[in-house]
Amino acid sequence: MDKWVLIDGNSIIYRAFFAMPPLTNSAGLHTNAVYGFTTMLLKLLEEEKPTHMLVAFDAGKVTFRHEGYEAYKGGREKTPSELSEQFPVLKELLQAFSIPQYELPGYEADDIIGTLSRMADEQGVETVVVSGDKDMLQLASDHVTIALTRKGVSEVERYDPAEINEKYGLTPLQIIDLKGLMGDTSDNIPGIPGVGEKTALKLLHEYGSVEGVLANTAALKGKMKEKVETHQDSAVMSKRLATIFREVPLEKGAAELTYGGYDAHALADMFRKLEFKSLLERLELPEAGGAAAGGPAAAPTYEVATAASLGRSELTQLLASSESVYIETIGDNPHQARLVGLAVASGERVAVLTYDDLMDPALSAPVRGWLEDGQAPKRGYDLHKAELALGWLGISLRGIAFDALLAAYLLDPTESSQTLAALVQRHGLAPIQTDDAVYGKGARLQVPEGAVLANHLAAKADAVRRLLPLLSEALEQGNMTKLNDELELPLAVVLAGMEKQGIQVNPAVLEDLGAELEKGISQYMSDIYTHAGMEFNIGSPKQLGEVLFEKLGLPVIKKTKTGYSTDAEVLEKLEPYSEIVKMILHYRQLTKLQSTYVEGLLKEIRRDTGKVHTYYRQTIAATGRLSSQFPNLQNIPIRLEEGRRIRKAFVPSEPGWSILAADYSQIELRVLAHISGDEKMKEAFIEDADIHTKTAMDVFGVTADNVDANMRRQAKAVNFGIVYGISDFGLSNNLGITRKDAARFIEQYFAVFQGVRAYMDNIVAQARQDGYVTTLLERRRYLPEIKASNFNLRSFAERTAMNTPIQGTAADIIKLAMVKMDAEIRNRGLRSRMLLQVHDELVFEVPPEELELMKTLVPEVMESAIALDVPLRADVSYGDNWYEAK
DNA sequence: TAAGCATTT
DNA sequence: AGCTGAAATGCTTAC
Repeated sequence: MDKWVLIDGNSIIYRAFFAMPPLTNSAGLHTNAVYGFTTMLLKLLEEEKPTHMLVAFDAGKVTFRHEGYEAYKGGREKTPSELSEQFPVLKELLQAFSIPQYELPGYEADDIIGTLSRMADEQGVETVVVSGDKDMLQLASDHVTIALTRKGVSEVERYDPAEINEKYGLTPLQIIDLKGLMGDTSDNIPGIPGVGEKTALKLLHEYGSVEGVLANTAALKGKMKEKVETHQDSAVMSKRLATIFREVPLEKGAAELTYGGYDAHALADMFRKLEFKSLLERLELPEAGGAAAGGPAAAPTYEVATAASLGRSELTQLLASSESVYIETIGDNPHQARLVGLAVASGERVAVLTYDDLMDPALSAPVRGWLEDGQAPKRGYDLHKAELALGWLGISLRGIAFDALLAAYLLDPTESSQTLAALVQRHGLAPIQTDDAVYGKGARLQVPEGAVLANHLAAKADAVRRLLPLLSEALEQGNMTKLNDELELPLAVVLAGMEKQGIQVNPAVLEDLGAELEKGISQYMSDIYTHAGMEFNIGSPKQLGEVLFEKLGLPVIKKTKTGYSTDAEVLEKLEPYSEIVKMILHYRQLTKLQSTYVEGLLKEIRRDTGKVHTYYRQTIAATGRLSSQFPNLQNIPIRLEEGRRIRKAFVPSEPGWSILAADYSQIELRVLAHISGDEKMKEAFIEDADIHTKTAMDVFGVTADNVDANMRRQAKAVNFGIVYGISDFGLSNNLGITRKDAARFIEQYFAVFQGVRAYMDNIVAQARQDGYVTTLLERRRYLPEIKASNFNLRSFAERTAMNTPIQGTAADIIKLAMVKMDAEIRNRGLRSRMLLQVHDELVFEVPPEELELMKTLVPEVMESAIALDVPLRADVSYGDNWYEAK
């Protein structure tokens, strides 16, 4: 059976260019678009196994569409040179792939593809059209599916006529009418001004086509009628422009599209020239061939020795000269993880010890001694987790000197996979097996024994060893060596200490609260059933939606992808319509407390310690914040009194001690004042004024006495919005005012805080130029989508550019404070313990004789963690439990 | 496993 | 015309 794959070359290379971060080879040639294109091709070849292929390109500037409409594709920004220089490279690459390419003067790529897909239709050949352009949907048929690129380039979404109907309620041919009505700014196709996708769809569902709409203008009303009538001609012309021409006089027939696979050597040469190292490894070269400069990474060679096979003195020697260690645990929660074994690499030799070996004193004595020796440096992967797993077995891990996971996180905190196998691939090293492949997952998880396990652990220790110089060099290149060595690495050790310590939880408090909640929940449940006139599962958004919007007929405010939205925002708007709404909100509140905080927390209390031991993850949040799991102690309720009572269960672990909490006051706005240098905002903090009141005074132009609660509330919302990368839409939503008023409000704000405006403009420009933003301590976040043509993607990246330096610098600062506070406690020989971090707050347990000291020491350390142009302020409080420390 | 909802800073 | 405030985790339901 034949299978054709037709690729819209121009569309895909554009998509690839904007989707990929900037990339050049050492000759300075930009390669990102070609790279993206290549990954897409490889994936397509593998998935589709085409018998025929073609990449079509636009030829020249003028096409038949310009006849009669010269402005077609006018007003486009010139193709950036970084992209245009990649066109010839792409064509060369396609040759190396042996994929036919074609262009024809006077026609665009989509006309060529349209013509071929018509031929495919006539011959009944299964065909896939690959493009980033929605217009192509008009070509879909029983035989032809359209694969549109999504996010990035290598991911595509496939459409056949049924799926187009499902998504738009249109036939493929009606896609042309859709564009005729709504136009397309990128091609300068006007459509009917004021008619967007929503309106166009409505009209088409009603009248079927552009002609149908025009024949029925009489049935339209008001503004819409006016618009349609005045722009009739435009709609007709737009439809003509949007129609793909399917009768191009091609000089190529199907026979010339035959695809017989590529010559791996030719392709490898091309990849070497472009320096696509990871792709080079994916190529299966028939024989290794010239391992010339830049050739594929050779399989590493190392010797694997077991503890038993090595003599004690040999093992001791290997440890002394060790370059890397890999400590394997299985399980997500490191406090309960199973230690599988470890491997230590020195040069080409790797020693492996399984769990059983480690538990055998005769075999493991040298290794235990080495692990606990603070003078013996450990360079490994996720040593924070290893330290915890070992800790629960009574083995301490000291001398942590480098962590590949932490380094990888700093190099790109948004990377979705930071597994060792992924890192190895990312850095162009010979691949190692994934954990899933070796251990299986879920129900099929099974740790192998003997040589299979030993080889896997050895491969990982060797992989870490090979990664180390690459990661160190990359950190150096990114100015992050200091951040790594002096902040993140020491912090990992501090965190492990806090986690091992844990925080005491009084189960009786939770159980009492749980019993009380139970009563409330059953009461609300029966009231809700009565009101609804039926019993149903209130916890099911689907069933709840049916009851509220179908049975009770409440107005639908918002829809989700799958049905009616019933979130709190929606329910609050529905309150006036039925008493049931308030009950549901209460019910939700109580069940949340019950399941997540009462039952959830009780389950996490360890029998042996009576404590919960959270796990702070240092490599998750894109901004540099920590995250907390098992349980998450960074979202314990505080806003509402009912929930806040959960905090009464968090108590000191020793009688007579206190819980002491200190939190930074307005740290993010202080950071903003510093990095923007805004004089007005700096002044407010230097005077230690109430920032929201001060903002209200300046924005509304009134004196302090005349700032009422509402003005302050609005100012507060704007301050929050500023930190998050404000938009008038977001603010209007938040304050319940019109978008216009919100926009005016923001305008006034920026008129006062001109330095803030300048910062926001500059940081976005900088992100666009560099491709990334940084925090005060040089933490980095890449924002490739800042150049996206998709408005939503781009806007999101812009807000991220504004927010990340602020949120990330605040994260840097509290991390600094934690490392310093830990040192203070140790150096002063204090018994007080640091237990928790909640983004801008640190929580300690403190013996009575240290209370007075800690009340001043903690805020002092926090406030002096770093010197900014504005003072930092930390407020401290304490009590018999976390609730009282307010 | 994903979606929807709720919780925090 | 777009339809959007930043960063997280956990529970329940539905597929």
